Amino acid sequence: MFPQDPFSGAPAPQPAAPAQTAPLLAHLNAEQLAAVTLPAGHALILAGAGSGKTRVLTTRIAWLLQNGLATPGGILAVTFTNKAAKEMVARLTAMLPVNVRGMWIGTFHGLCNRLLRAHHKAAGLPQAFQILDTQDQLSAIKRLCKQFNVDEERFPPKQLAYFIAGCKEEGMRPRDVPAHDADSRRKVEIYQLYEEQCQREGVVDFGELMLRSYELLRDNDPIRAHYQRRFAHILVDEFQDTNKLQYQWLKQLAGDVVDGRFEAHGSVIAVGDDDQSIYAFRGARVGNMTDFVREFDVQRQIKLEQNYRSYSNILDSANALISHNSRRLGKNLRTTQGPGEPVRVYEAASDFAEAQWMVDEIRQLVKNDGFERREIAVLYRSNAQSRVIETALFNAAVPYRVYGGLRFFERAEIKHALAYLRLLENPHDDTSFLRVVNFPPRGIGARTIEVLQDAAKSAGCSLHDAVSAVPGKAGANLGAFVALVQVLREQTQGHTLRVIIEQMLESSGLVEHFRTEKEGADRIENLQELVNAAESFVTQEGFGRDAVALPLDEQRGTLTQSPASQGLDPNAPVLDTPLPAAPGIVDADTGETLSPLAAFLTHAALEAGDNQAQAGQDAVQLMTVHASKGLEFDGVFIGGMEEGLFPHENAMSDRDGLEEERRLMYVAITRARKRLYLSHSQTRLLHGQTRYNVKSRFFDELPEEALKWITPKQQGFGSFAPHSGAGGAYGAGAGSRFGFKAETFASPPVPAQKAAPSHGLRVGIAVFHTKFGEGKVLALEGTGDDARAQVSFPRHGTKWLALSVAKLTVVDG
DNA sequence: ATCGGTTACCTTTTT
DNA sequence: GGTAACCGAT
Repeated sequence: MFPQDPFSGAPAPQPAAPAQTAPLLAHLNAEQLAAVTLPAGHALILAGAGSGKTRVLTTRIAWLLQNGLATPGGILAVTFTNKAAKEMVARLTAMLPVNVRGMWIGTFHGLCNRLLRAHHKAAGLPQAFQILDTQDQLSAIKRLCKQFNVDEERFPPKQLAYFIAGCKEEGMRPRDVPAHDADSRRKVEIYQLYEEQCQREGVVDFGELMLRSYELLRDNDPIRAHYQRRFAHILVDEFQDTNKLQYQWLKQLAGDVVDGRFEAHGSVIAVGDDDQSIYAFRGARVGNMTDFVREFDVQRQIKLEQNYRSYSNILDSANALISHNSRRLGKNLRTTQGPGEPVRVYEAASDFAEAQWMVDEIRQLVKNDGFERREIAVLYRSNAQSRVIETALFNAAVPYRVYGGLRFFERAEIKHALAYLRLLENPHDDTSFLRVVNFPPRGIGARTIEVLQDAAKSAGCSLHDAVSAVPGKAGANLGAFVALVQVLREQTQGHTLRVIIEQMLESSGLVEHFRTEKEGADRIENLQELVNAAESFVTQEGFGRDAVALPLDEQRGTLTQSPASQGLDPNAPVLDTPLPAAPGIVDADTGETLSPLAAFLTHAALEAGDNQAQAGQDAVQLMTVHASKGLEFDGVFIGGMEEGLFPHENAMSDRDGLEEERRLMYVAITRARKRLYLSHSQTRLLHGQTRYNVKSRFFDELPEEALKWITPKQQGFGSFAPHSGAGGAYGAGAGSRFGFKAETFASPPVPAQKAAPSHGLRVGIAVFHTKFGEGKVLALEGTGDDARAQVSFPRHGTKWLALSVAKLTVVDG
């Protein structure tokens, strides 16, 4: 498809790059330059830790755009984490005055969400489908098990959830799963029932998001053809972490199988590092890298081995460690920086002492060596390890921030609030219904629920619809609950997100309930933060950005011929309307968008709240090693370097498990720029029990000459004498919400937008829509391309429409 | 039948 | 330390 460059390794000679390109390409080394200026075609870039991978990716995009080799609409860049996606957008914006909105840059799940919203009909979903997180999925499965009398001893719901997620990651529907014995047949049966339940309730889990959009592309020729033509340039970050399904998904976007041979249309650039593959436990296949080279007939591979991050003592340690792994693609990082400080290793008597040592070192780094606190990270293998360190930091009054653990949108009270909101959108969401039908308590107990579930099952309807079938006082209580939601829905019709949430908090009785609870103050505070979260979602990046649609001529992206509509499938009206460039939450057919509420709920499910990233305070960063991937810090502490913890005992069932643990350690080490500290403890309090651990085998795999062992002081650590009684009596009780609590969503409310509306609509006037007919405007939000209107249609109900896509005309009257 | 207090189990990592 | 399942008191 693209002319092949006869030189395979050399950077493509560019026809007299424009002068303005120079600063873009300045300061790139030869390897990086070659990667950025690759000619069209597929390529694999092996990018070692700290080799400027993100820089190469973003510069590549900027370079393509600047030289007219691509339009924004023709670019698809996919990552694994929201953090990485945001980082890319931020860097691109800084590089180029380009409209980033035209590009599809996001996580796999985020982009799948877009696809499914835009083509929800073809995908067989309601537009406002809700997304189940892992918790929701588990409770849905538990409910199913009760419903169908599944023996939960023999089939633990957790295991079933794992099984179902695993099947989906492999791209398997129930009928595709091989089942030879009675047990696995039963599991497949449950999988099938689970799918039916989700479909009935209009919800999808994370795996379904991927699988459904893969099938959408696979089975719908016009849609696939459209996106294949549109995305001439596909860039994949962290390719080593893709699972089987994600790879197949990429193949659908990139090309077709012709005569048993895969032929790709566009240009796919995969960036990855096999040494940093740490997600095999959730289905990631490093083998995708070699498959990619074979199936895409990759002609160019570039290794980025120059490390710009760390001093050589740190880098040598990383290289030495990872060399103990077999089956590597082979790659060695080098640096031109000097050796730097040795890697310091500390052996503590207890986890308390270990934490105290960390605090002391951190204070010295800040005081004597001029380190910023935000440039210091404490990494650990599992979240449970964070508490001791938090306590030590807290007692020493060192500001810190914890990433991971309980995330904002996963807190119980927030999930309750979200459940009410979801019921406003979709009364048939049984998971949400059950979560709050008796919370706060309103006289609806287990017995009543049982009757209701039986009624719903025999009528084949949702719990909501079965309420009227329950007789007596119990039925009346249920009716009151349904009425409450119904009234709330009517009351909030046409109101802003903020008002909707505040109303909900009041009339649901949630706030009232927590007011009377002892520990309720924190929860109420969190609920208040939910309002802030919604506020910043509406005004900042969130809803506005995703909902935007570009002007028509830009929408076509790189399409040179008319879109796939002609002559392919007369029954596919989907593509008659040109697709918006970023139909995040816009129906490709009607221009209908999600309500701000539904969009916010999607946001809550897809981004469990790591939004707290750029809060101002200079604080030490605490996180798991997994969470640290892609980040870097001047100083890094890795604690709990003990057998059973790191490497973790649960991961050691096979050889692959140990190698993954080693890669995890490799990732941890390579986070550090200047200083690296390792520590282990002889004893550790875990689940209230003292465990005696030996130091990690990884110490034996590090180069002795790069290490410096520190002997503990003989002094006791008075303030850290273990308390008597069960482990963590030191929390400050009621006030234990630490003073340095992340100001997650405490951003000041942004003043309401005052820009003059350009669409000429007003609340109350009548409008005409080509598909829905005449309707009345209930509410307006946003300006310019973001403008959207809530319109009530007599036939089709109340809908939110993106004004830049939906064809609305004002009806005289 | 429901509520509120108790216990048991958790915990490897995450979109 | 936190949550869900369990159990006795109302």
